[in-house]
Formats: sequence, structure tokens, C-alpha cells
Amino acid sequence: MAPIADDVDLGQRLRALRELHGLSQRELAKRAGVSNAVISLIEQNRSNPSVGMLKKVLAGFPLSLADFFALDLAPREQVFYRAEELTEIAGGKISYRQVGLDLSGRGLQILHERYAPGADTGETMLRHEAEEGGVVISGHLEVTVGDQRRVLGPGEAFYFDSRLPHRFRNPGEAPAVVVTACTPPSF
Amino acid sequence: MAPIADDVDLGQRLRALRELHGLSQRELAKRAGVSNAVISLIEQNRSNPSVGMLKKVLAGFPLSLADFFALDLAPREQVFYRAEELTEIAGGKISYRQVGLDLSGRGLQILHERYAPGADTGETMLRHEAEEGGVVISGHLEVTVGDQRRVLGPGEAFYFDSRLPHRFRNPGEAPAVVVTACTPPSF
DNA sequence: TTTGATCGTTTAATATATTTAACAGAGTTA
DNA sequence: TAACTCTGTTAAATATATTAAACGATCAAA
Repeated sequence: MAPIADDVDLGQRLRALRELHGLSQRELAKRAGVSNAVISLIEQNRSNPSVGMLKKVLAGFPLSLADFFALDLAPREQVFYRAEELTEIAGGKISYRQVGLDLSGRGLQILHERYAPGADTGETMLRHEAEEGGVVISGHLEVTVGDQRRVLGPGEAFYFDSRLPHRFRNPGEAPAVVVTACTPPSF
Repeated sequence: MAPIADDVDLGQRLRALRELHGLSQRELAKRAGVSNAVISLIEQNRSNPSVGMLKKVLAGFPLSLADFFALDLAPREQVFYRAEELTEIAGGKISYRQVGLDLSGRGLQILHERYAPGADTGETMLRHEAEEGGVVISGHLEVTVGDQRRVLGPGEAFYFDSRLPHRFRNPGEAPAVVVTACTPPSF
């Protein structure tokens, strides 16, 4: 598995990072405790910095060597979502409104869920290697995990291994609202 | 939050790796197209190799710089949490209430956050290999990611790569409440 | 013992990274 | 205009990484 990082040139990487932080070469140099020239030369790829030097420079952010080389200067994705932009993936008595449309490549699935009174997921199957949790915002939600069961109210929360059989139900008269997260995305 | 990788000394790392591959210094040097002395000196930490040199050396395995620095030389019961059981990990103008106390071994960190009017995280640094997102429950939250900024209201959401510099601020008069998730846990 | 082939380490020569200090351009203030 | 302050870049001096070649130790086979 040959990561992309191998072909990346240091200069471009460092410059992009520095500008992202809104720092001048001199400012970064001062934070890092190195001369400003070294920043300039590295960014132009006119110098092949030692690992120790690069580490010192990155400390100005701060950023570890590991993270630096792992960084992919990715094309920008959508960061903000209006309420209407959350994608509804269920509908009906249970509403799953997902943050983001395409989860491929993501490590996290976040849902804004709404259970109508009496709504029930039914006994759901074991799922992948995954973990999930959530916080109840309003209303009441009955959560069953394995042989444990509990009704949670506003401010209460849960967390479990998704491989355990689990089930959600709204036992109350009012809608139940929950924000949940799951890693990795499992729908 | 200095990642562990920063403190690891190159020499030990390289030597361990070389021996793991069953290569002699000379053998590795030949594969990498460098002199054998450089391997010896690096392993003794008597030389601070340039990034380019290290890359050449690692090519003898082969192994990428990213993987080299990312190398890590290194059961949960409670499911339900009452609101008071969420562990407060910050306090003050910004309240982070975490689902679960000990996150070791977990893949997911879920927080119930509350920002007092005017509360601000300040410019936070790049973080580990991580992703995070959240949904605003009430109030307004200004989210800055890289050079993008936006004020989000109830029902709105965000999602981004945590390695980008980011910042949260409550620009309003009322408290802002958010539920966020992060994978893997980064505090 | 010898010879040969490894091993890791070291030394001196050389290439190059890094610093110090200057340069040139743009924006501001007077 | 001048004088100041910020950019990023560059030249020469110096520190250091890297090489080529030698050194000493170990093991195996004659």
C-alpha cells in the first residue's frame, strides 16, 4: 500500500499548510525557533530539510510528523449543512436525517433522528464491526441493547457496540428527538 | 497534544524496522541505494537525516514516510447514561459533556456541548487523523474550518476533517447547544 | 592457525543544509 | 516625496549530513 504521500513535494505541502494557518514565513519561523530562510527554501524545494528541522518547523503549528505526511490536501468538501440539506434516509414514523449525502470515505455517520409517538425500529439485526451512541434531545426513547433496556429522557445518552442486537422505540406521547453517531457508517 | 510519534527517536524506529525485515545495514543500504554508513549513523542517532534521505532509505523496505511516522510501536459495559453521568471534560464558558468516562478502546467520542454567549474555542490546532461533525440543537454557533466560516442555527449541521484548523464560537445572546461526534476520540 | 565473508562502526573528505544578514517589492503613514 | 513595516527571496559563512574507504569483531570452512 503505497500512500500518495510519497510523491508529494514538501514545499507545496508546507506552504499550503502555512497559508491555511494564516502565518507568514517569518511568523512561523519565530514560533518554530528557526530562521525564516529555511521556510522559504523548503517551500521552494531548494532545500532538503533534515527530519529534525522539519519537526521543529511543524512544531510551530503545531503538527506531528506523522500527521504531516498523512495529510492529503484534499479537495474541499461540503462542511456546512442547512437543516433542509440533511438527507432524509428513512421517512415515515421514524425520520433519519443524515449529515452529508455521500458517506463513502467518511469515518463517521451523524444522524438527527425523530421518532413519532409509538415508533419502533423493531428488532434490528447484528451489524458490522461498528460502535454507536447518541444523546436524547427531547421526548423519551426506549433503548434496548442485548438484554438491557431503558427509557432515556432529554440529556440522557447511550453508547454500545453495534454488533449487539438493539432496538429503539418511542414509548411516549410526544415525538422523541435524538442525535446519534456511528462509526464506521453502517447504512 | 503532541502525538506520540514525535518523541520516538528515528534510530530506534529504523533499527527495529530493519531487524523486523531481517535485513543487515548493508543489505538495506544496497536496496535503498545509499551508503551503509548512513544507516549505522541514523540508527545511533548520530545523524539527523534529511527527509529525502530517509525517504530513500525507507524505499528499501519499501515503506512510505507517512507509514513510517504513523507506525505504532504500541470491553466496555455501561450502555446507558443519565444526564448527570455525562462526564464534564471542560467546564466554564464551554461545557463538554462526554458520553462515557474512559474512551480507551473506543472508536467514537460523543459530546453534548453547551457554549455560553460569546464563548470561543480560540483557534484550535490541527488534530490527529480524525473526522468530526455535529448538529446544532439550539442557539447559534459560528463554525470556522480552514478559510470557511458560517453561523449555524438549530437543525443545521457540519462535518469536516479534524486535521483542518477549526474553531467554534457562540456569536449570539443565548446559549448554544450542540451534539458532536468525533472518530477516533481525540481528547 | 589461515582465508574469506559477513557484521556494525568509525574517520576524513565532500556535499549540502542552515544561519545570518542583506536585498527588493508592496502597503502605510506622515 | 520619504520613512517605516511588512512580505518573500537570496548570498556568503558556517554547521552538519553523507560518502567512500578503512577498521575491528564474529563466524564458517579449509
